[in-house]
Amino acid sequence: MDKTFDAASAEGRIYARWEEAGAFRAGSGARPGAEPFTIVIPPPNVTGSLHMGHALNNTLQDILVRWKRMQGADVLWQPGTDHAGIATQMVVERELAAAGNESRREMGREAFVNKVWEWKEQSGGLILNQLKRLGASCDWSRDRFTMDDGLSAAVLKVFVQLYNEGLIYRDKRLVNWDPYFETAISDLEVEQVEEKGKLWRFRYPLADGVTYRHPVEHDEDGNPTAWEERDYLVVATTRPETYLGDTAVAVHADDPRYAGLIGSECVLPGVGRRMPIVADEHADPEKGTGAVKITPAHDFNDFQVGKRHDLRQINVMDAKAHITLEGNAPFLQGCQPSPEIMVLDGHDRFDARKRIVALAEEQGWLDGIDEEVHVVPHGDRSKVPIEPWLTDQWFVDAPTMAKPAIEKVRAGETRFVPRNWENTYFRWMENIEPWCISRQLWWGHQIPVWYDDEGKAYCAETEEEAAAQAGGRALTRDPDVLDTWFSSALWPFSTLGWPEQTPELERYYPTSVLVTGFDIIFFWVARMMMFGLHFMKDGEGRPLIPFHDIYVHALVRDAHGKKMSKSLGNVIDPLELIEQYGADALRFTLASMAAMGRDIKLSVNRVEGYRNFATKIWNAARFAEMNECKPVAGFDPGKVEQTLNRWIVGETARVAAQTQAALEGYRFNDAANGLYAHVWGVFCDWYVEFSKPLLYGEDAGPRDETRATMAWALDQCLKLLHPFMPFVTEELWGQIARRDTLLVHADWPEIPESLADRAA
RNA sequence: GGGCGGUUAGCUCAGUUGGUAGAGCACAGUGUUCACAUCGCUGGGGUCACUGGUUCAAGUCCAGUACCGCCCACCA
Repeated sequence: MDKTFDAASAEGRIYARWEEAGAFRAGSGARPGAEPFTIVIPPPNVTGSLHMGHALNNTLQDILVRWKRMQGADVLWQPGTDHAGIATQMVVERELAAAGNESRREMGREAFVNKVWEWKEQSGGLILNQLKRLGASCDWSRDRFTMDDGLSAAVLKVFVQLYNEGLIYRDKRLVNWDPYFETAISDLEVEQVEEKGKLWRFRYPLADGVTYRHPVEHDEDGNPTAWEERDYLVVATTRPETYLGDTAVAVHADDPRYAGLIGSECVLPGVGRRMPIVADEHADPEKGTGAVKITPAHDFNDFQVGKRHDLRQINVMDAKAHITLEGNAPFLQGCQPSPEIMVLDGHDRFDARKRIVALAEEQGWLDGIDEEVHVVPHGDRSKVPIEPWLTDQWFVDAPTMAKPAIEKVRAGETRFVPRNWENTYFRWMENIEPWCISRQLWWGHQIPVWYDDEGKAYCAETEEEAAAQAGGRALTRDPDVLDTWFSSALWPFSTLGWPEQTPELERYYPTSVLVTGFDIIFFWVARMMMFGLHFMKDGEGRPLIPFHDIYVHALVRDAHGKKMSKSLGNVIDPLELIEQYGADALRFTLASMAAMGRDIKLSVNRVEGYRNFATKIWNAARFAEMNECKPVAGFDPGKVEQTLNRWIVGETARVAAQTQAALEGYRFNDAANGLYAHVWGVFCDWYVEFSKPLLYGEDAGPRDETRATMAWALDQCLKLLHPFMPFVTEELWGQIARRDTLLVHADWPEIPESLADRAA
């Protein structure tokens, strides 16, 4: 044997042997009558590449899956990739631009989508191969893609059924609009970013010569002591550009300053629009000036206020968030904007902001400017401020669908590990808003709805069915695609063949455990719960949960504790660590740090340390081999007589029980650390050392017993370590006794607990 | 504004029913014919953030404080 394990050259060879043996196929090695054990992989972005988060996530899944497989369970680890609509479209657009191609809009929808498919074919296998480098033992023969034919059929069926049930509907309301990608996005795709900003105060003249007395000085108790006569109202805003769409000013009914003005009107400076002064609880006397301008078409609060007071909704921006005034009938209705205002037409919103503030100053209606820190919503992909925009979009009735999903977790049918994530889940699900699922993108599942000339919608799985419904009227398909997470929500059953009633669906659903990071509990886990419960039923029509356990692991963060992300460019490449230290070392590091509820800041030192651990056990095996310690058929650990051997049998029984218990409780770090301490601190430091007199001794009885015991104890170590360090253990399993069996198929140690007493 | 988590050795972190503080790395010394120098042996190093409480006993339970981080929240 060599002195060290050459991971770089061995890993590929070992992985190929596993695949040739079909070791990862669903049900491979299952005992007769075995229970199913199913995990669906959180599908990585098809054009992505492996980052630390994937490495952690898939290492933990692989540990569970290999462990269960050795126990003889009927294991399926279902792999696949996600089309990741907005992310992939962004990447491909960027690539096309970099290569000097015409833009997406120039080449047109069909040509662009073909380009994305080309891109997918070209780079789509990359991440799967990287998962193999990590040692992931998925059933690759069952690889799926969210846009393959079967999964697309599932999406269609789900959409049509939910539409017919009224759980998907079209609505004109304010949505989060991303002006960079020119698409709506869901609430979850909005990031609140704290920014230093300004609060501008504008003076809106009161109409019809109305004036009021505004308090300007106060005593210690806050009672006004001096007033001034004003013929204008001061409103504060962080977004001057939206003032063009103002249709009211709101004050609080109980605010003594403005009570007398309720029912009067004011005039929008430069625009000339007359606007009512309304009383609304949204107006907070403590904030700003207590009088708030209302822009129903460009602010979520104002939208609600507008509904309560039946205010006009005037949209003053286009899809790029450029000001649009020329020919904007609602804007022009009933007013005559000045030329200085009309010149803003076509300007970017932030450019318009500057010009409006300058104009206000020039014309004397700028009351003042305050510095302020406030949170500004940004698109999580585009990183530009999102614009609340009034459009027609498709929505899922999430509040209705959330109810059973909440119930099942409350009832304990689905259990979060650690448990405290359940509170996070409940809080979000109980306050869930309708889910905006339509995206004005090209890459994704196109919405199965067609419209006739009058705009009437026909929802069907095929154009033919829609045409039949329409009675021959000319139809146009809705151009939008679905949010990527819509197809992800079906993942636990669509990958098993639904809507076909496949044997796999029957056998492997509900899945056993979902292993995921907490960052996608809302995006993904919650929606799988909702959709799974709605579409999957048992024989008696009762809803079936998508998974029994949800193991939520920490995020691997960078040195500053920041979330690693492609866009931040702070990604540590796990493949570099694999190349340098071996996949086993990286896996063991991640497992040993996967304590619950804490972020992982990865230390390369530690990876090196566990590479050394692999070397350590390698050399222990080498020692065993040099001393002719070979497994003895029919060896009974309960019958050894030497004190030393009785002791190591006990220690081995103890660590086996400890590892088993840790894995059952998803305590990966306990399992890993316990094995490390046993192999290095017990087996190598003590057992190997004290075995030397016996192994080198003349007395054949004790010597042979020690040889057999050492071989047995080492075998147990290899088995217990295999889920964590599959490559080095597999290699040793073959080398030690020139075995032609694979460790991946070996039985998990079940050592009588009574033997553990001997450890004393 | 609401919620959650963290604060233990120089660094990265364990520490599940409360019972004399742990690991790896780093550091100091030392050892290579004897499985392993990707190693062995020896050693230094912590008032377990702070305050108070419960208890025979608190890193561990309770209350509060201070920093740090994350998530959620309608940008006057």
